[in-house]
Amino acid sequence: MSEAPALAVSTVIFTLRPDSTGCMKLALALVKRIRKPFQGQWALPGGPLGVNEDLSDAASRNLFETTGLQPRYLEQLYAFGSLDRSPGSNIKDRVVSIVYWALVGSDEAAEAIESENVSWFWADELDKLAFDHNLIVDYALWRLRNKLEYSRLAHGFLGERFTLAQLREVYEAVLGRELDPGNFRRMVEANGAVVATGERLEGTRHRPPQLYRYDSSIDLTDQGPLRNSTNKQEKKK
Amino acid sequence: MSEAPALAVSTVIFTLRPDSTGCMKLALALVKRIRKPFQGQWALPGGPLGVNEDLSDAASRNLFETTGLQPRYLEQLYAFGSLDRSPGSNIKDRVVSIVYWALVGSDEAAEAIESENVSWFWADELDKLAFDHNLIVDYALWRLRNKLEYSRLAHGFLGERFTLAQLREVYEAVLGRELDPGNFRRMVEANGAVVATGERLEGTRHRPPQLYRYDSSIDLTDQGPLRNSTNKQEKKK
DNA sequence: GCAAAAGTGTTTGGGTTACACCCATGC
DNA sequence: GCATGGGTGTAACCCAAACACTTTTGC
Repeated sequence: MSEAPALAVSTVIFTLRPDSTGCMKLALALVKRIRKPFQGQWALPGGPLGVNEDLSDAASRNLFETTGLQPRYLEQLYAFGSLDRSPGSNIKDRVVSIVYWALVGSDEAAEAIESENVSWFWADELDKLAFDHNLIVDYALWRLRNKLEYSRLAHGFLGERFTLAQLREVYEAVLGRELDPGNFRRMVEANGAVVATGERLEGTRHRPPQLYRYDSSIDLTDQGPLRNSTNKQEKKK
Repeated sequence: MSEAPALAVSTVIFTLRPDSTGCMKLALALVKRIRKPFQGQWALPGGPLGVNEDLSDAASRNLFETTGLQPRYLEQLYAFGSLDRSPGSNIKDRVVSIVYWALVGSDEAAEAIESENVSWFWADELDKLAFDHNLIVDYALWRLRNKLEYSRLAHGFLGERFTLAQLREVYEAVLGRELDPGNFRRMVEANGAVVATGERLEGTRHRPPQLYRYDSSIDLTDQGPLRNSTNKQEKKK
């Protein structure tokens, strides 16, 4: 009997970080490979699936092991399993990767583990990564940008309370273009997922903006019939 | 070292079939289980992944082994791997299933294999299936309905040439509601994926409708950066 | 007062929905 | 002619983009 391909779980970890000018930009966490195929190159964090472990738990776990953080949002991206994922490797070393993508709060990301072998990279200026990981990141980016427009994903980057300007900044960073503040406000108010707290953010050098929070009774995104069954996306700490 | 969970590939195979009144309805192919867990119950066709086989090839293969047909459209749905997929089974028998969904032409489906152990079922009146397969089918249905609206998926059910009424019938069967013929025509013409052949379908007992075909230069659906890389969805026979 | 961002109002145009109506064919 | 679906026209409506304008704070 021929041996089955090995199974691994990897995670694309997104966050927002301020660049040198203080402007928020989309970043993702990568680890440097210390072993043979693609040694020394950067790759997505990942590893084997535990025998007693759900797929999403494995993704969560390797997110934690890499950054020391918990995901604010976690969703399965795709299973990659083509034969040429690791050119030059023996067919016996074939790996099928089930990839998740995750959002991490930009406040928390600032305190994340960083080292010689774990680092954040700007999403729009990646070099060549190990394996087919460039393709995977491209796909994750595409999904993130698509979903942002018809869901409440932006919450994954923000704290409990935020101003509409901060929320807009998230949208602008992810979509890569500027948005009209007035229309953005109406768009957000119309969808109803955000509610005013009545509080204001003081200390700016202009009119103090109102603080909002998300309506927690609404899911971050519509996963259809999948919600609480196979993937538990809301993990209580 | 603990043993890794096994990997399987399954496929949700959709087609359209006329019901007793001649009206097209959405159907899917199931197989009867002949082995121990859930023996005698209906389940999605599937099986282990070959060592030298791409994921989509495995899905294609088990579609062919089940029905004798080739898919008109094939897309990865989701990887299901939660621990409680097979209640009562030993943890050592744990299986992670990478599920694909496929469309099969309704003309071809009429000639598909049917037997004691392989049969078509109406998508909207399924009994309890084996494992978590009801959830999987629900999710596949949700994806199909969602994608139909912003892509050219309906082509997967039709032959090379078709009338707009036939195309509309596909939409109505999948979406489960009636559509205005006039607006449907404009919607289809506006998106530009369909072109008139100039031919007409004669023999109806009313004004002969024009035959259309799809513009083959446009993909059936937008898969983002994934198109021709990990999943080869267009298989040459 | 001035700068800067918060927040509101208004116009416009594109696209969808509903529905009326004419057209071409078989019987 | 008449029934039937093919195919066209059109008015109403909704929604999103563009942009002008008012408000409220710090300095």
